[in-house]
Formats: sequence, C-alpha cells, structure tokens
Amino acid sequence: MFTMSTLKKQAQVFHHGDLHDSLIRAGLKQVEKQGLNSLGLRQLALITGVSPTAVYRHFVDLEHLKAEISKASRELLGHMILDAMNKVKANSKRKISKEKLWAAGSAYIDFGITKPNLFEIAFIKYESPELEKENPSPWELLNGCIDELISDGFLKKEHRSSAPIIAWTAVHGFAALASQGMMGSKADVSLAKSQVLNGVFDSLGVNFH
Amino acid sequence: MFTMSTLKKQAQVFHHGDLHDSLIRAGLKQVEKQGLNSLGLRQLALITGVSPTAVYRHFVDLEHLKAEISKASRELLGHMILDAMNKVKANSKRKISKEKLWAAGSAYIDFGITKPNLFEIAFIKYESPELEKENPSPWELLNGCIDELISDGFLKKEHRSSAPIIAWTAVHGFAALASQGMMGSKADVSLAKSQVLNGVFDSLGVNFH
DNA sequence: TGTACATCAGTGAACGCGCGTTCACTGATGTAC
DNA sequence: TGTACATCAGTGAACGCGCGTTCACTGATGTAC
Repeated sequence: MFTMSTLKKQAQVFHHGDLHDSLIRAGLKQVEKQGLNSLGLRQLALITGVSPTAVYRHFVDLEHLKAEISKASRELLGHMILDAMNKVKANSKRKISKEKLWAAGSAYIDFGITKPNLFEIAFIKYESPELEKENPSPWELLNGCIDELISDGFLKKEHRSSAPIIAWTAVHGFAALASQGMMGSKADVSLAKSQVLNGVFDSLGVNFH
Repeated sequence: MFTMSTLKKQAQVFHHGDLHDSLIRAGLKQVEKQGLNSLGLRQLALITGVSPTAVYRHFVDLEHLKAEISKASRELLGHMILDAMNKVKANSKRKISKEKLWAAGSAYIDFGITKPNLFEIAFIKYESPELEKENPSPWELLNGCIDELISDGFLKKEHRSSAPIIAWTAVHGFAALASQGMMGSKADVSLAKSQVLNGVFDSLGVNFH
C-alpha cells in the first residue's frame, strides 16, 4: 500500500524524464491490443499519464510519432528474427547458414501471425524525412543470411541479387495474408508455412533437407 | 449549356435509382485518389450528391459499406488478372498455361504498383457476415491457372496443393511492398518483378523459358 | 555555498472541425380496385 | 382510366463525441558568478 502510493507519486512528478520513449512504448502496446485505428495523440497521452500538449515537446506532430512507432515495430520484428537466428546453435560438423535462413523466415511469419497489428503498423506508409534506419533491420538480417549461404557454398553467386527479393516477398506476402486470417485454420497455416519456406529454398536452388 | 442543366436536373431527382452501386463506385474513386483514411460516410454522400442519411437506406453502417468497397476492389483486381490472361493468345502449336500464369502474376503486381490505395483497401480486415464472394476472384483465377498447368503436363500433380500458396504469397508480398514504394526505383521494380516471377516458376519446378 | 536567472518540460483551457448516427419528416412510386 | 393508399427512398436538422492543435502559463532544473 505504501509502496503503491510512493510509485504513484513518482509517476506524477512534473518532469517525466523518459516521455519520448514512453510514448513509443505506449503506442506499441495500444496498437497491439486495439489496432492501428485506435492510435491517437490524446489516447496515447492519456495512457502515459500526461497532457496531450506534452507530446509536442518530443514530436512535431502525430504523423511523426506514428512513424517512430512504426520504426519501433520494425525493430521488434528485427529482434525476433535475430533471436531466432541465434537459437540455431553452431555445430563443428555442420554449417548452419541454411538453418538460419529458415529460422529467420519462420520468425518473420510468426511475427505476422501472432502480432498482426504490430505487423500492420510496421509497414504503413508515412512521410518522415529525418528518421534513422531501424536497428536491427529485418532486411539487413536477411541479406546477412544470404551472404553466409554463399560463403558456405550453398548458394550460387549469380543468385546474390535475386535471392533476398525472392525470400523477402514470399515471406512478407505470407505474413501479410496470414495476419489477416486469410490462410484458414491454424493447421492450414502451419502446413502452408513450411510449403512457402520450402518454396523459397527451391527457387534459390538450395536443397534444405 | 442546355444539356448541362438537363443533366443537372436529372442528377437532382429525388429518387436516385442507383445509389447502392454509385456509393461503391464513389468509394473506389475516393480511395484511389485520396487514400483509405479519406473514406467517410459523409464524404461519400457529399461526392454522390446525396444526404448522409440516404446511405443508411442501402448499408447498415459505414463498416458494411467499406466491406463492399473492399470487395469491389478485389473484383477490379480479378478483372485485371482475367484481362491479362485473356490477352495471351492461344496458338495451335503451343500450350499457353505457363504464359497465362505469368500474365496473371504480372497483372496482380501491376495492380499493387499502379493502384496502391485500391490494393490496400482490397485486403483490409473487416467483419461483415453476409457478404457474397467476389467475382471474379483472384484466388480462384490463380487456382484455374494451376489446374491448367497440370493438365498441360507442366506441373507435377504432387505440387497441386502447395503451388497456389507459393505463387500467391510471392506475388502478394511483392505487390504489397512495391505499393508502399519499398522496392526502389521504377527500373529496380521492373527487374525485381521478373526475378520474383521467375522464382515462382523455379519453386514450382516449371521451366518458363 | 547561495542566489539569480535562463531554459526546459510540463499543465489546463479552449479552438474549430468533421465525424457517424438518429429523428421526424416528405416527396415519389407502385399497386389494388 | 382514375383514385386511394401503402411503401419506398430520399431530406434537413440536430445529437454528442473525440480529435489534433494552439495558447498563455508555470513548476522544475541547470548554470554562472
């Protein structure tokens, strides 16, 4: 009880100290739970426990705030891909670049399925000139995979330019469609997912199994 | 001048006669030009030259109207695919199922690139229980292509179940990303497009060239 | 170490706006006799 | 063929609401001397 009120008092200090990031985090939570259309400046300020006006100290307008939330969502996706890749453990006898690509694609798709609203905001259109690139970037992680595939001798060099596009579009398309529930039941989704990932490897001329 | 005023008078009759379809057409035009967020009930009524209340004679609410516009957009996509397929002319010496699949995929992608806002609304989530299936349906056209590919002997029967999913996700993913301008310049897009379509044929085990 | 003061990061009230929807209504159309 | 009347498809005014943004402000913090 005492602790609670102490915490509350801390939350009510005049200077928030971390409002910029807090707003972005609140935005991610709000979108994930209530969908993209529920994202508003007043709504976000309310959740964060701050007046609407305070937002303008950190973002020029709602558009810019949304753009940053979108970027944060892409970074979340990047982290999930990275984690999945890192879980593929090296083995002195085996080269793991193929497994890493599979894991990356699988994580991308899972993000779309399990967090459809975050997936949606990650790829909205917006105009915000002065935005740094996301880090980690899903696109760059994918390109890293492709490079490894080549240096391990699994992928032909002449496929270097087309490989990332082929992999990205297939996996992105699947994630987009599945996140809208257009791929049927859970079992259907699971089967279709492995079909698509196998399809990617086939079109890269890499034998996964 | 006289004709103009006659037309205007006709437009001002009390009974519109075609309001249901007019609203959907107005919706498509509005979305294409001004984007999905500009779609409102009042806005649509204004464009159509009718009071906001009149809309409720034909749609239970805005959600249902949006769902019908979305469906109409999918049908537009279906028509573009169908037209592209029909332009592939039969030749007594050649079987054209491969060319038709290529044309279908190409048309799907072109729709995403040239009409990004219509592409967006075609695949939004919505809840509308009592909606007939779109006709022509892009998904069914694709499946027709696959069947032809098999009966022409180009595609193995064991690929029947995975083929449409592989083709759809790749083409849809490309269209979605390109429609957001994430594929770079026009030349990049054109190159990437043929890489993706070739990738689809490769993963189906069909040699296009 | 204490004080004056500039700067920073918030508040609270108010703005105009356009939205979706409801209400009571009315003009136009179609139908039965 | 004309008339009475039910039904259909619109109108116009009003509702409450929440939105993004602006304004003048104030409390908290950091810094120079």
